[in-house]
This record gives sequence, C-alpha cells and structure tokens, in this order.
Amino acid sequence: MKNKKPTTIYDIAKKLNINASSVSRALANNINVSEKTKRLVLKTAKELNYKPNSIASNLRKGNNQTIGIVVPHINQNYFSNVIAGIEEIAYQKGYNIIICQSNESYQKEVKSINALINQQVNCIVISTSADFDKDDHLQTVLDHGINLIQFDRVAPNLETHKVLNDTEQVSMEAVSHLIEQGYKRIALLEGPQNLSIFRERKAGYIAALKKHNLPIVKELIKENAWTKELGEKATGALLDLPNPPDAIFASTSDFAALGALNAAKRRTLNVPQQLGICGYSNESFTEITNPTLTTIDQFSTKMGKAIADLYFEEIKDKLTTGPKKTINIRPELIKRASSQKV
Amino acid sequence: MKNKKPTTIYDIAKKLNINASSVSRALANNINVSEKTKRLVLKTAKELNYKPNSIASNLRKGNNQTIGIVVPHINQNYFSNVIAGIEEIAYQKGYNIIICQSNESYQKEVKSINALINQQVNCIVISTSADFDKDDHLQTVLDHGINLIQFDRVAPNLETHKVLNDTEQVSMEAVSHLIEQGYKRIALLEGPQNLSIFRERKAGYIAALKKHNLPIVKELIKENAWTKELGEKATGALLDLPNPPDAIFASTSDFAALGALNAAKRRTLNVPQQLGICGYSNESFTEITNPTLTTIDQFSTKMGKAIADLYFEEIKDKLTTGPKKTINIRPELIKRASSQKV
DNA sequence: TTGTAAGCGTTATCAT
DNA sequence: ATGATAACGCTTACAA
Repeated sequence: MKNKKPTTIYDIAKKLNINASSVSRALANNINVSEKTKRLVLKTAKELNYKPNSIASNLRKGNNQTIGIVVPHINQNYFSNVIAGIEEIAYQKGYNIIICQSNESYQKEVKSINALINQQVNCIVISTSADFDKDDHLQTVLDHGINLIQFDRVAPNLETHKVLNDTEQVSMEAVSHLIEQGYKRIALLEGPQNLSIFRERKAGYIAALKKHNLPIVKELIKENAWTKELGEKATGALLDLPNPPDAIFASTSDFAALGALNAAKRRTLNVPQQLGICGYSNESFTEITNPTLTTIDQFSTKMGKAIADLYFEEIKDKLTTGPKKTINIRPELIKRASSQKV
Repeated sequence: MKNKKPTTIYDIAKKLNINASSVSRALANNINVSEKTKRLVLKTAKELNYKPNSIASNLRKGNNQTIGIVVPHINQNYFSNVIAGIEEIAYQKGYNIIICQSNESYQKEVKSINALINQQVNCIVISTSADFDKDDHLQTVLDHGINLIQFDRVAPNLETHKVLNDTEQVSMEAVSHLIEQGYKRIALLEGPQNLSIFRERKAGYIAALKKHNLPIVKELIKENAWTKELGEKATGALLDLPNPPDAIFASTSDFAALGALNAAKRRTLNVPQQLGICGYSNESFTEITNPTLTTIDQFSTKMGKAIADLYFEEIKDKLTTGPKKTINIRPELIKRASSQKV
C-alpha cells in the first residue's frame, strides 16, 4: 500500500535551500518569517503534497489536540447526540475526538480510559458503565494531569467537572403532573441503583408523592426495568396486583414506557384513561405511539455542547487547579397524550 | 492542572540501574529479556504509575493504531450503528477510532479527511456527504498510502475497497412486493440523485415496474423527499393528483414514509387498504406506528463489523496493492402492516 | 541478555 | 529573519 516516504519539512527545506526550522516557522505562520519565504514554503508544500505529521508535532508539543469520550453505547440516541454536540464544538476548535464504548462493562471502561491516557488526550469525557465499580481509573486520569469531565452517569465520590441534568427536580415534576391529572397509585420503573441518575429519579418520585401526601408503596416500585421487554414484564406484574397502579413512571427510559404501553394494550386497558404513562428521554418514537407518550427531554445535543464549552472556555487554559464546576442542564417535561385524562 | 512530568521508560531505567532499551523490551514482552528484569520492570512501572506514551511510540513506528471514520451525522441511527460495529472489532484489535461528522458538507468532509491524514491513521472509513462534489480528497488519502474503505454512499469513479448494501435488488423486491399486493400506481419518493445509493433505489423501482409491465409515470416520482416533512408534503401533492397513486415507496428513509403515513391520515385514507407504504432503513419507530411500517433493514451494525473485518483480515498486512474488494451486505425487506392488504 | 546510539518529524532555544 | 541544534519518548539495529 505504502508507496514512498511522505514529504517532510526537510524535503521542503532542501528544495528551497533554507533551513527546516524556517519551514516550520513559515507553516506555523510565525511573525519572524519574511513574507517571501512564507509564500515560497506554502507553494512548495502544496507542490510536494505535504501534510504535517501531527504525531510528531504533538510529541514535541507534549499534547495532542484531542478529546477522548467514553460512553456505554455509541448507538443510543442520547449518547450519540451528546457526542455529536461535543464534536461540533471540538471541530470548530481544531480538535479531534476519539470515541470508546464501554458496552456497560467496567472492565472495558478501564481499558478504554488507559488507551486514552496513552494517547495523551487533553481531556476525557465520560459517562460511566452500568456495572461501575471503583473510581480508581478516573483518579488515574487526574493523576496524569488530564482534564476529566463526567456527565450524566457520574462517580459520586470523585470531585471533577460535571455536566448533569437536573434529574431529581424534573422527575418530581413528572410525578406531580401525574398526580395533578388525578392518578393516585403511581408505580415506578427504576434503574440500577448503583447509578446516581437512577437514584435521583427515584428520589424525585418519592418527593412528589410526599409533597402530595400520597403513601410510598413498596410493591409499586419495580427494580431494573430498563428495556422494553423488562418494562412490559414489570408493568404486567404490577397490573396483576390485587390493587394495581393507575399510572406508571418509567424513570429508566422511553423503551420501558413503550413496554408499559404494550402491557396495557395487551390487557385492553385504555391509556391514559385507565393507566397513565410517563417515560424518560424523549426518544423520537414517543411522538408516534398511540397514544403519544409523555416523556422528559434531556437536551442531549445541548449537553454535548455544554461539555465542550466547559472544556474550552473554563478548563483548557487555566493554570491553577481551581474548583470543579458543575453545570446543570434543565430537562423538560413533555406532556403528551399518555398522561392527560382530560 | 499538570502537576509533574509523567514517568518515562528512562525513569524506570534509572531506578533499576539498567538501560532504557531494556525497559522498552521488557514492556514489549520481547523474548530477549530475562524473566527477572521483566518482573522488575513491570513492578517498577506500576509503582511509578507509568503509562506508555503512544504518541512517541507511534511516531517511532510510523503509524498509529487508529481508524478514522467520516460520516454525515454521528447521531443518525444508521451511522451510529455502523460506528458501533467498527468500534467493537477495532477495540478487540487494540485500535482506536477517531470520528468526524461532515454534517453533509463537502467542505467539512475535506477538512476532516485532512485532519485524519495528519493524524497518520492507518485506515479511513467514509460515507460521503450529500453535497459530495469531487473526489480529490479521497485520492489524496490513497496518495498518502492510507487505506480507504468507502461504505454506503460511495464516490462512483474511485476504485477503493467498498462495503455496500445490495440496494437496487432489495428496492426491486420492495416494489415487487407492493405490486404483488395488488397496488397498481406506485409512487417513488427519491433522494439526491448525485448519490449512487439513491440512484440505485430508483433503478430498483423502475426495474420492478418494468418486470411487471407497469408504466413508469413521471408525475409519480418525487425528488428530494427525504425528511418527514418533505415526505409528507410530497405525498400530499401526489394524493392531490387527478389520478393519485395507491402506494408509496419512500426510498429515502423511514422518516419520509412516516410523513407519507401522516399525509394519508390527514386525508383519512386507510393504510394499507387505500394506500400502501414502504419505507427504508428499519428505524426502531417503524414497529410502533399504526399501522406498522413495511421497510428495509440494512443490518447497519453488521456492516460496521464487515468494514472492520475487511481492514483487519484483508488489507492490513497485505504488502501488495492488490485488487480492491467490494463486500455486499444483503439488506432485507421487512413486510409489515402498511403494505399488506390481506 | 544487555547497552549504545541513531532516528521518527516536529518545534523551541539559542546564536547569528 | 534565518540557521544550527537539541529535545519530545520511544524503538531498533548493532555492538558488546
């Protein structure tokens, strides 16, 4: 495949009978270069089809203009939107992004982090895997002087920059909305409680019940119902209770909410009249279901941009190891047909 | 942020009173190193929290274990699935992936390609932007001895490795299926004809009509209907014709098919009895619409894996600049309610 | 088995 | 404004 050696600044220098350092300066648009050499160098570079070797440049400069991203899955709407947001800003700044997916595996997450450290990335952006265990690997990132920004799923005991959704607040809003619509027995589909986001969603659920003086009923809280299938199964079990719920807050995802909708249809329950449903994430399909699904928009692309902005505006050129920032992106309750009786 | 200099192999060497090259060999698990030094080096490396500097290593070795990917949008189901597939294989091989999105802009595509060349990636995987113009930038990739794999949207006149869907064939199947269901006036929603995939889908449509001795009616072919809104508008215009179609092949995307469905509902036309609809891509929402949408599955994750396999198995270690491979992933027609009268 | 030294392509520092 | 030279951290002939 490789035909011949690629052009270097030495080739250009030789051809022009000048020194390589002058070529380097000319290409970097340094002030201390005459217009004439600049012109000549640029012209010759084009002629020889010169492409700068970023690896060499980065080695010399001690950093590579790159942001590393680790997410559970690249191909989930939420994460791919965040990534798209980061990429957009990073591109404007001339940065590359390297992406790793942990596949919800702690072990792969650790390996990915190590690969990114070895690549000397300037900043690592991470949303942790579901079986998140220790945070040693993140501590290592900090020990190596690499900036770390956590988003969405964050390690609770590690002080880093964070970009979050105000999860608890919006969850409370969602459940309050259900209560105001007249639902009285509201069930919760919850996610793995080792992840703070799911704990917060649960906290919002409980806060709303308390606020409206409704009892917290243990049998109405279903663990680990975060796929369509698990959501459908959990909802089925709930509806089989002697005293079944009249609404479902699928705090894990819209997929779980879709499962709940299917379970209701299977029992020919009318949604929203007999069963109210609220999901989480504003997946595109929630506008299409019949009835349309009430859900929560996390503004994922905006979150990605906020992450990149945080790095470029607040962290990048700061000399001191100042206090860590936490940015909250306010999610929004999207009220649709599945939760509105009237 | 940066506290102190990171550990290098020299630090390890000094501590053990051996030479840096021995450390390098030990870390590389070279045969010519005594078990004892290996043990000591590994132990000291851990103690000093040593992380290898991939940049330096890559500079020395003349390549960096990286695959660059350029797609129109990271956050579109199809592309994010392809990327996830590539990442999965690449990770197993110890490779990183760098991702760029062209945002359907030719100019950004060119810049991204240049950045990837500068990064000395081993392989570039690309699906071109919609306003694809010239293929000079791809030629440059080849000139620099970098492997190039095109997928899905490919430059027609450039001989490179390709991973494609058998688009024309499956499009013909889809339209034939509509005809066999009794539809007689089938309209086509088509995409930008500068992209070969859309030309092929149209060719399949025409082939099916010809095969079944149906006339090709120009007014039933609508250009550039590739979003939900455009699909809805185009379908509306079609249904307003004096002699409207009785089926729609939304060859551009399921989003266009969804638009068509909305247009039908707005006119209280029954789908599939009065209007048959077939989309393209098997987006997750096509299972959820009412009626469910007939569509075409492109096996996007499988495609990503095929791309990575092509690189690692067929291209990577080949010395000769052999013939270019084209791999066809067979898409599959998914027959659902929107196209089945009976 | 280990040490020596050159070199990957660039940039920064010094001198001219 | 330009040139000479060292250095970034690592790998790899070659020598010992």
